[in-house]
Amino acid sequence: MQEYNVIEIEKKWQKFWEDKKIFQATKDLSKEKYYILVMLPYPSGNLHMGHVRNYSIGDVFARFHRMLGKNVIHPMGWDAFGLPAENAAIKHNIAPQKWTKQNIKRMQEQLKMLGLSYDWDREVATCDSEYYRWNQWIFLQMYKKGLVFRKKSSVNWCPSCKTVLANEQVKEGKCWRCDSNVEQKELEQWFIKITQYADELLEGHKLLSGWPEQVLSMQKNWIGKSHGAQMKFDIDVSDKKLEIFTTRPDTIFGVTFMVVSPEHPMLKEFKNQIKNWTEVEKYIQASSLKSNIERSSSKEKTGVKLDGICAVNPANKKKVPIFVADYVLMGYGTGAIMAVPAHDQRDWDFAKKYKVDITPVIEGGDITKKAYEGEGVMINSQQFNGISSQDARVKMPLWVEQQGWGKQTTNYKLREWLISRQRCWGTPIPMVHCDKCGIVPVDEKDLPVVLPTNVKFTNDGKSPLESDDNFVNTTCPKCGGHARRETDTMDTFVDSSWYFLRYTDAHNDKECFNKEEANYWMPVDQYVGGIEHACMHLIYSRFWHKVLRDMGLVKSDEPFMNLLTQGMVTLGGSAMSKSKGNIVSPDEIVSKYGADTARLFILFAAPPEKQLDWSADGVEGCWRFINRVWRLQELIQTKAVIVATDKAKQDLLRAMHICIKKVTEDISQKHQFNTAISSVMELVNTMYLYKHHSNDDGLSKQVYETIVLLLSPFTPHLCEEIWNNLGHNDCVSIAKWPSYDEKYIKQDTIEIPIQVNGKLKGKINIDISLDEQTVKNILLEKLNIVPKDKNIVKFIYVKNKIINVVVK
RNA sequence: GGGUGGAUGGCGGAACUGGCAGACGCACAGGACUUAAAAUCCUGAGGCUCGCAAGAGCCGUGAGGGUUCAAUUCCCUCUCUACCCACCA
Repeated sequence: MQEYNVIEIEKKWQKFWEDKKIFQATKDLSKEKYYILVMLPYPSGNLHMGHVRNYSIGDVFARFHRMLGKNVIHPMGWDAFGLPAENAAIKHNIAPQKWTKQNIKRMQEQLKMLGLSYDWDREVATCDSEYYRWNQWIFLQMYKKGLVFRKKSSVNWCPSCKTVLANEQVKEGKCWRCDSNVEQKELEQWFIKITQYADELLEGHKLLSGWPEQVLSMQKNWIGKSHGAQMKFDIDVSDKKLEIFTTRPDTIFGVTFMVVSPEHPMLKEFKNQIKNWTEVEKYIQASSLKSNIERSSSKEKTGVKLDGICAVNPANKKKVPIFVADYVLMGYGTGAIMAVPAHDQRDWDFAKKYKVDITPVIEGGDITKKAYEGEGVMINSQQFNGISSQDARVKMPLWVEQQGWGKQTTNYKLREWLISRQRCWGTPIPMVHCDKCGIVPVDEKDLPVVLPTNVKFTNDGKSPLESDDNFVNTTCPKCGGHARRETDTMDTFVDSSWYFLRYTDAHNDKECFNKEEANYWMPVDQYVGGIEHACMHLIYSRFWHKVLRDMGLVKSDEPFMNLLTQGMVTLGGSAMSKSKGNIVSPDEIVSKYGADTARLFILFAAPPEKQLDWSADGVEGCWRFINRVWRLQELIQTKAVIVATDKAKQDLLRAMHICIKKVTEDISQKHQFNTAISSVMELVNTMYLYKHHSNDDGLSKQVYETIVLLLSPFTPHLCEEIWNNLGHNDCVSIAKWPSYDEKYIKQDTIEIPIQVNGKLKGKINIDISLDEQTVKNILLEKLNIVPKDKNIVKFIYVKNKIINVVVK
């Protein structure tokens, strides 16, 4: 028989699928819909193994559910805005748009080589004005709803290039291009009020039972809801108060000092009262030069005591010193804390270093060694002495509130979403700055605000958008006078926050998507992507979806019902990367073994959510398996020598039904493709051992067809070819998934292991039809136990069946 | 520092709800085919001890303890490791 000509055959079926539009999805209310979504790639120009893994997993879901008869939507697109295009533009003097488009073209070819069952008609590129105009439109709706605001926020600034740098352009505190020291600069920027949805984002987790625990807890941590109190402390030299946030208002009597962050506005306000201002200013200066990472990575706490100014603890009227220290962050709470060194380790460390008193208010632990963060009886707390700390946690905040010193509050770690980027390759923010009217939104009918495609990059580092007069100069929508366009563009996380909705109606030029289409396909049934998006993308898009829901555009509360986070692909245990030079290129593997082998290996070598180490030998093994399946065609046609016995036929049929059951459950419930594949391998092995049998009424052909069907989500090209060779006119990609029947799986005899004190001593085969007493007697007889010893024998039942005999 | 996972042969990894540990694949060894090799097909295999042999015995899922007739699985303590967040008041 003919060798398996992988290159030719794979090309042939890819063309067939494309020509016949096999994977095109159209709304069809008569069918159950299934939305499988994979995270859209950034078009870097080269597909890597991580992509191949992500999309192979997605394709298994797509093909499997399609064969179950569902109406499957499996779209693909491009997260096409972003920094690398700008970098390429500077480095190679090529327009970002051109660079991006050619990368998309190249990666499209690579994806098509893999035989992934996408509906390419729904392809979306976020850098298309037909896409990003709806970013702008949704932004304007949010603006109308008061979800958008402006605030000063700091950016990395290179004083010599006169440009804003992204975090990744800052190398060890220096500009990546000119090596000058990077400074922090305050700019007015655009924010979206994501914290308005913080509670709902937490609550929504209840609907996400199909998400990994790990991701939910990471998000929970990221949103970081904590209960506590906001309290105002008097300042001795002024009427002004210092407001702090604490999660432990119950420890208020233990406050021995206060700490404010270096950015806290009170410092400048009290400049004249602070006697050691020079020293304080120096400290503020020093910490502004530190990057956030630097600031947070040093274990050693530093700070400066403010001379000539004290805070007053409202509870006991004691004066306590105030420090400025960079372990307190301006971005969290109020940027100031009450320090209780006896019961907080960080405060304790600081108090020891700067020799501040440590007053315990909860009994227990040894506070000379470290802070006591446990529970106990209250002490040094006036009227609260003697009650338990748990009790105090309820009573004292109420008391604080009654006294008017503060109020109970909820605080989140989640920051408002800063969407301004001082970059030229992103969605223009549709706002204008009018000399007369101030900030005015662009009229909806004037959307999209189109990004100029012929921007010039100059060496002075100025944003190419800012220096494009045609873009910047415009008229005010309100007064018609001269106005300047906003030159900030949107964070690319905006683009990826709703692309899955655009897929449902990708070419709509009247609205962002048609409501009916979106509501038919949404929510996404299965989302597949990397764990690195657990917090950013997966929170932003949940938030965005909820906003659109509140605008009446979608019905579902949550966009993604099930989430699978795939593990990394490594080589020799470390991540593949250009700098390490340990990249295995998908192109190479595909041209040597074909897409099916690459896919099979990636799905077989490890469960999807675990790390996968690339192995050339493992790939070779998968290639061998594919050929082994191919050669079965010959085996089932060969004139056999032995007439199949009933027993042999029955065993084979049973093996087939077991395999169908296992593969079906592994794909649909456990998402464990490695074991699904290994059970097909077992069935193939069984077929090889069965090969000499004949006259089996077409059983071997039936089993072979089943193998081909079961394997088709993993190795679709191979399966199409064999399916065709076996005389089918339809295509296997839309053939019916095989079903199994328990009656063939049941066995006539059951093997009962015998244990003595929990250790295996032997096994006995017993006819399943025998009644319980007979089974017991047989077991006793085999064990050589006379009836009077019966009390030392115990029968263990599982589901009313004896599965084990225990002899003491 | 916090959070969340993980640790099973030479390797990747199986094992339902506690019920025969090591499926499947790789690497390895032997056999068949071949002048020979490759490919292919078949067979073997956790470790140790005993036995010419069929086989028998003991040990074994990171370490130590516990619950149980029975623990990779449940509980406690510890070690190592990966990922995410990192001074979150």
